[in-house]
Amino acid sequence: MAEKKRIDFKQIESKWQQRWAEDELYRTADLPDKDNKFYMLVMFAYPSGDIHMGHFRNYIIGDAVARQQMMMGKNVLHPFGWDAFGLPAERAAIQRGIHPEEWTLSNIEVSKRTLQKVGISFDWSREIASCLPDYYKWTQWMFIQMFKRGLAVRKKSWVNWDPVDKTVLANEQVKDGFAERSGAKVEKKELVGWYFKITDYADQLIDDLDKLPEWPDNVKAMQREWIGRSHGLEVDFVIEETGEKLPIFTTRPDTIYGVTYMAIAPESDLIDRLKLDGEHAKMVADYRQTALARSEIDRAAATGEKDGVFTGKYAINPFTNERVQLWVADYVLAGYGTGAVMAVPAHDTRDFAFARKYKLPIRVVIQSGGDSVTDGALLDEAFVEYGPMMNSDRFNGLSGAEAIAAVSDFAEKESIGRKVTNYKLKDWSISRQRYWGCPIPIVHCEKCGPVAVPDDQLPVTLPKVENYLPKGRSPLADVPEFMNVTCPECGGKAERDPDTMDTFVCSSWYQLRYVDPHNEKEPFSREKANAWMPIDLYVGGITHATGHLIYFRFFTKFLRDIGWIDFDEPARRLFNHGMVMDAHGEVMSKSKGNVVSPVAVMEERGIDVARLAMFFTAPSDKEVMWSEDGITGVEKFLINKLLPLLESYRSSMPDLKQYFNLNDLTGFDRNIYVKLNQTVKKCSESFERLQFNTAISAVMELIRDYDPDKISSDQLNDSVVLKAIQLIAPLAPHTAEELWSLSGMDGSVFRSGWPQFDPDAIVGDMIEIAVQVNGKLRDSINVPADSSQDAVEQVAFDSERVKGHTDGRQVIKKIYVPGRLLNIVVKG
RNA sequence: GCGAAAGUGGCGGAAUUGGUAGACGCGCUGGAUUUAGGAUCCAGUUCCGUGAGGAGUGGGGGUUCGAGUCCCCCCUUUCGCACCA
Repeated sequence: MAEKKRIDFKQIESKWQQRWAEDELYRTADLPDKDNKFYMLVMFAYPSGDIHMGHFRNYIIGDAVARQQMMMGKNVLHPFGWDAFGLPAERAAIQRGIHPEEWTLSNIEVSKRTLQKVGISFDWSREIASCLPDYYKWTQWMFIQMFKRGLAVRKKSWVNWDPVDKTVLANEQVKDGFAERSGAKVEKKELVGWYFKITDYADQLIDDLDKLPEWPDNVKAMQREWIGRSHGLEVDFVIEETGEKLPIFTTRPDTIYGVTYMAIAPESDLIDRLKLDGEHAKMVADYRQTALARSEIDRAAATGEKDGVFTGKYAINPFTNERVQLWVADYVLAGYGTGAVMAVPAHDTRDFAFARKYKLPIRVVIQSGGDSVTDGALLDEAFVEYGPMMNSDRFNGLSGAEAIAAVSDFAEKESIGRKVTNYKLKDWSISRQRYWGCPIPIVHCEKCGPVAVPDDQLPVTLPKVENYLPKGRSPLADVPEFMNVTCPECGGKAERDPDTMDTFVCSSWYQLRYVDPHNEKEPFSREKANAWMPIDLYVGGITHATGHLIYFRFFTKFLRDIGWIDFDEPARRLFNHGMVMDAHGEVMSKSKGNVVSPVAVMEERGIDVARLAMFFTAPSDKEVMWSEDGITGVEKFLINKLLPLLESYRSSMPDLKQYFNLNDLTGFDRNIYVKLNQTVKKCSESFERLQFNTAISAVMELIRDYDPDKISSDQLNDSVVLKAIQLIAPLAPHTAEELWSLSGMDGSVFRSGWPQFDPDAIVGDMIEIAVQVNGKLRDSINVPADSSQDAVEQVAFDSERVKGHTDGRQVIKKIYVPGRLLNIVVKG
């Protein structure tokens, strides 16, 4: 009975994992040689207790790169840790009565054990967890640095309120008006909380994107869009009755003569100062109430009807001294610009719709070209493009950028306006009214106001509490022992800030803690940070494009400004891996019941098979549809091709750093040597692009062509075998290490060096040249690699198939691409 | 609506800078071996055509000796932002 080859994967896996741990293969030097370091980082992970396919893919990509860099002789930093604060722990506490800390730490244990079984080359001696006091002490320190420089501010503001989790959310945590985590419809609420003034860095955050050539364009585009910088003019309109200034922001100063009404956001406190009376007062009050009750999503619905109400008051356009009606309208956003707009119905689609609905005047001030409509009443839609100004006094005829500049300059000269830049980006709201987070290290004193907790009293540790049920205020507020303190400044009675920080604060600086994870005196050593940073390759999902990836750039710039680091971008290269879907292209989720566990696959087929299958299915940045079919090919390759390689090994102990002399090789030896070098070249390029699928296919081809019976040189035979093992090692580390060890080579394959190709041996003796006639392929000829163009042409013109297309016709031109093709251009 | 990316065999996907489209793998077909095989090996496999040959990278134009690759228009899909004045 023919026996199926059975490989004891588990034995090989555990043997090498143990050996690697004992030999501290992944242990990193404290201070690397700055020119020879590689910081490989995968994104901070929430310890949910299980490892799914997405994690698996993320980590094996990082692992392959880390191992290859290690082979290339780099000092590799490849750490891992846990983004361990957050709501799931609190939910578990509420539902099952387990303390969030206990729940989190036990999840970390489980996740860590699983990851260790996967054989990822993390340096576990640098593991960190953001929920532990030795870490969050420094998160608090970061907060205080911000506070001291006026970048952490407390203010009352309209916030996104999650009515399910009963906490504030950052804009980045709201998707289409719904809370990303809980799924609840987000409400608007006015609340006091802490903000990081990330808007102070808006320009740098946009401009420095140009310093990141190795970041994907889509991420950079998303960040630009998110920050949303726009240049324009702020114009001071005046409220007729009170004389109060009513500044508005516009990017279209060239339409200022077309203003026919003005509109204020319902949230604006300006309304309170209008001294409304009678009927208008009541209507406006009613309107504000209903508008504010509407959720963001209802208000933002692009198709939704715009509505509003007239205040009974008028504003004066400083350019024309004309009085226009002042409205309250919910299409005006309180949080952008000044919360009020000038309305130009003829040249803005929203204003047009609004004016039509409420029968407000429409005045054309921009010519739309040709026989343009100049009567607003006859317009079908707003003309929003640039064109020559008309009905605009001294500015008539100017258009586009020139017009905008002229109007803006005039406004500045007359002191009725100023050029300003506005951003969509808002200050980062970081207060959370929840328990399981990093306490805000601030004490509120009646006399001194908010005071930072002195450094020597950090960390402010989380107290134990009885009840985590969300009630809309932090559970810490109900712990008097925690809350009641004396003011560090005046010694008087004071209270702690009861809120905890957004977990994105914790993950904004973790990459720096890894360089010095056990430092008790500082968040990290500057020397180590400057040596290891920036991250050379940062791998994670695209989901963080406008959240974490902006925050951690912001922190980096801030720390540079206060002198802690000397670089201004945290990651040189960013790579977003594609999602893992099920075989039908559906997102894997527990509710759909289509989750395939990488652990189950590894248990059944072995870790290296699971890894190769994931790598081989698609390039790393593409979405993958995981199916059993994808495993078949690589499993056969590993079992039937890779593992038996040593059967033909001849123990000649070749020096792998030494090239052969191509001229000394003949016949098959020569061919396979060329193939070997082509493979090395192709693999190296594939690794650089993180396209491991093509690296695997290159090694498959090499082994397909490899035929030990035809190789005469023992050293060459063994070089092919050993280099194939080296090339596949970052992708299938356990198998490769096993083979390497069985070959009798010294030490770990991961210390053996990455193969270099012999530049003299990537072209074979005979090359195939494509012969085209008028650009169409007619024949393919084999010629010696060193053939001259004349020699190639001679063979080409001898070809019957070529003759059939050239005979009797005049050759006009011959294009020869050396080593590739000959194109004969004929006429007639 | 705005912005970005992508459309290649039955399928996953190859093809740095324009230079033999379909590497590698799955699947399928035929054969070998075998008591048998869901094992292994060999051969074939873009489509049309018996063939010579022709067509072919979402569709249509263009640049070029030559286009999957560059330019223009259109279609489709995915993602992001969505009243940002």
